[in-house]
Amino acid sequence: MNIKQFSELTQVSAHTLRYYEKIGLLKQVNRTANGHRSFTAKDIDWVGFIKRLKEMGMELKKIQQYADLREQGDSTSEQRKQLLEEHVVVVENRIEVEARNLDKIKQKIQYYNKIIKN
Amino acid sequence: MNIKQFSELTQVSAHTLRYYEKIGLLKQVNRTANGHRSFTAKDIDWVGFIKRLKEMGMELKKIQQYADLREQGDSTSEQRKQLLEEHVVVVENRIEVEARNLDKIKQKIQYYNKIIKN
DNA sequence: TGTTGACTTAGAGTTAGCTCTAAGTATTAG
DNA sequence: CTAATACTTAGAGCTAACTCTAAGTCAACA
Repeated sequence: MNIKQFSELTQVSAHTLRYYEKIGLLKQVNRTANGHRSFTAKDIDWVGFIKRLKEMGMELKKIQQYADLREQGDSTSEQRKQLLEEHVVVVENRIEVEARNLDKIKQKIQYYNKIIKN
Repeated sequence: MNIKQFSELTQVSAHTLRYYEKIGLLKQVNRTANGHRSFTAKDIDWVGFIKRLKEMGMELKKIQQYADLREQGDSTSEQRKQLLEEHVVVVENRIEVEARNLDKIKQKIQYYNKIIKN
């Protein structure tokens, strides 16, 4: 499958796919005789996986670490789990901050309700 | 008060203060005879206000809109309130996304717990 | 007098994650 | 045969919100 088809299938632009390869997120992508990238079913899974981690708000650098661990095989399961557990803390902290922000804005809105009434 | 003192007081770097002035967040900053900025007590309140909005996760562009409205006086209270209410929606959506992310990661951790045990 | 230090400006650099451009090659359709 | 299209690469550009640099002015101190 060429980059255009793969791009449509994964909903990731060809530009971004090349970028992911450049920064080492996509490794050992097959090439045809003329040097064009040739993607496989495995690559679909892999990009799907990257997308899921991204959706979780994980940075590409962290995803790369994860990718490296995964490449090393089953022996790194524990490390990958730890990486995810670190990310839980990140997301939990973010939620806390957002909740506080929400409170603050609502207080400010209350203030406006008061001064607008009077 | 010169920029250094003001910077220390507000905990905003001199660089950033100049930047805020450039993008129109800080308006009509007084100058001394030699062209140096001279900040007042009002400016302290104003920067405090900007910081609070920033802490709420509001973008500088939105804060600028808010600033413009505030400059126009009390007649814009309703519009400012609306601006904040829009931001409530933004923050609520963010919290929802983060909560879903948290769920997803925890599921993935559960998966690792299973495969590591066996 | 000279040097230290604070200030000024315009504009470049940084980070993340793309997004796009330019210049070139190769394949395919009419 | 030629025009359109898809691909390749290196590298520039984008956005947000700074952050820093260079080059210069000016006042105070030893």
